[in-house]
Amino acid sequence: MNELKIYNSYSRKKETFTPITPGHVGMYVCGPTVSGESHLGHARPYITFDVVYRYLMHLGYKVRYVRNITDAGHFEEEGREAEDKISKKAVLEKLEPMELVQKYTNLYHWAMAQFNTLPPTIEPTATGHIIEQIGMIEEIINAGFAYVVNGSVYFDVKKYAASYDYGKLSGRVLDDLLETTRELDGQEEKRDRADFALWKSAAPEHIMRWKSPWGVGFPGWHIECSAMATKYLGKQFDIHGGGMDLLFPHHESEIAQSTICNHVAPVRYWIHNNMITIGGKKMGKSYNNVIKLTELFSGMHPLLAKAYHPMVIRFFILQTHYRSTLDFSNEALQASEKGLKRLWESYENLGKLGTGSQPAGQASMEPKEDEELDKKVKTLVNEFDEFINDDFNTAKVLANMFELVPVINSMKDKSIPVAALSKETFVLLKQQMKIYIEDIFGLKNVSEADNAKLKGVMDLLIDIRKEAKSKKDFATSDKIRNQLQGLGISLKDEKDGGMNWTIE
RNA sequence: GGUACCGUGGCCGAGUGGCUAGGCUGAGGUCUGCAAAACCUCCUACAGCAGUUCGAAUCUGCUCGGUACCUCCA
Repeated sequence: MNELKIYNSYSRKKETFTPITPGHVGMYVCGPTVSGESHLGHARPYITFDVVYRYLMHLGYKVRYVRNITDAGHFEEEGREAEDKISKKAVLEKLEPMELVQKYTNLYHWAMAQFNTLPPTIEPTATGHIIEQIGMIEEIINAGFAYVVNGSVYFDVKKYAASYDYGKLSGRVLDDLLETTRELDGQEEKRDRADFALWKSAAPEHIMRWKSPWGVGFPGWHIECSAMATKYLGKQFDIHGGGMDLLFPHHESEIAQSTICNHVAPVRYWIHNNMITIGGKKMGKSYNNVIKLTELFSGMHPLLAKAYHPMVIRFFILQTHYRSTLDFSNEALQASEKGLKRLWESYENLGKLGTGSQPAGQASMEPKEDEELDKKVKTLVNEFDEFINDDFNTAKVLANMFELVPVINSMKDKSIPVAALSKETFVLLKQQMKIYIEDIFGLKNVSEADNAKLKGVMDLLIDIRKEAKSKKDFATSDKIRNQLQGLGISLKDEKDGGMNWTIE
């Protein structure tokens, strides 16, 4: 049996996955900051970890998947007058912070549903866990690894590094961090520049504020994940995921905080997805090159040649290994669009094929099995498991599927008899294609053709066209096809005289 | 400046000592009343230089180019 291997950012190696509690998996993924609209870059981790989640469930694990909503906001720049991102924008838009947060949370949930990602089992909010965060900070202070200055609390990195390996996850050297030449306001509050905030005292104009033992303020950025992961997954859990850009300082700090509170390293397997780039540059707010998801789905953006269906985006992301950068371009997306269409149509063709047995009257035809083809198909299908077990290599699984497409389409066209495959292989093919395409990859049909009335009308038009064709009345048959094409419906003749249609 | 990573055919992207991804595009063909689709065939690449090896896109060194993180970031 193949076992699942995961590239662990912490050890920088592929490791065999073994859960802490047999049969169960605890997984935490850093969720969005809902102070603005999600963009294409955000789609990557959520789709990547959706596949991880789906695959773990497919393997039979009971998975607790925790993905937070960061709604407490963070200061724009550490040390500067607490300029909470959310409160700042709330003033501009004349909205209640809670209203703003709700708006973007709803939009995010909507986009996730478009992508057909499964909801996490727990989706905790930072504002809903202020008490847990304060509790954790108190523990860190009591343990002697944090200090209070003017109502703010900072984590003492140098002290931590004396006994623990700070920087291991991100490959950082503490001495380098201490020497960073960057000047930051309010830096003088910290003992060392590598220290990070656990709690920040809030300036009077700051809207989001909570009482704490150190005065009115708000939590530091890293503590929410530590607090919520500990609460719902325990002191040590299996998988923590997020974008590579969170490696430092976010995840590094998370490890430090949790280790002090829980006396154990929090995470067994750290998984980090790479970035989506555009023209080779990371897509991100700071680069001003983001394409929002609503823009992507509607095509309303100067960089977009057209609108792209959420499933096309999902497929596009799955065609690359999650640890490689993925470069956005209209060309690349359109290539994915066509590829997905081809794969999906072939998959539907497969669904319509009967089992390998021959029709009764043709027994004399002696259906002969093509051993070579049978073996090829069996190998290609069996490799699905092998490839996904190799650090979730969805790109290779898809490549194999595309090698199966001509075989399936030929069976449909009857240029290869279905009986060329052994019944066993045919059943395996059908079953695994379904499991991988729908259950694990979470792909769905792009066209919205599931409408009984439309289907009835189409059947009628097809009937008329067939009649016209049989009378060689091509003017009528072409008229039907051309006018449908004008409406975005393509009608295709099939070899056996049947007709097939798809909505563009 | 520090630390990583990357450079694959027209484009996107797997792979990582010998076999050869895959998608899109392009060319030719089969099929078809015509289309479209489908099917078949072709286009054989790994930044450059040097080295290790029987053999390197894959290992080592250097050069060039690019990116990310070090600050909010998925």
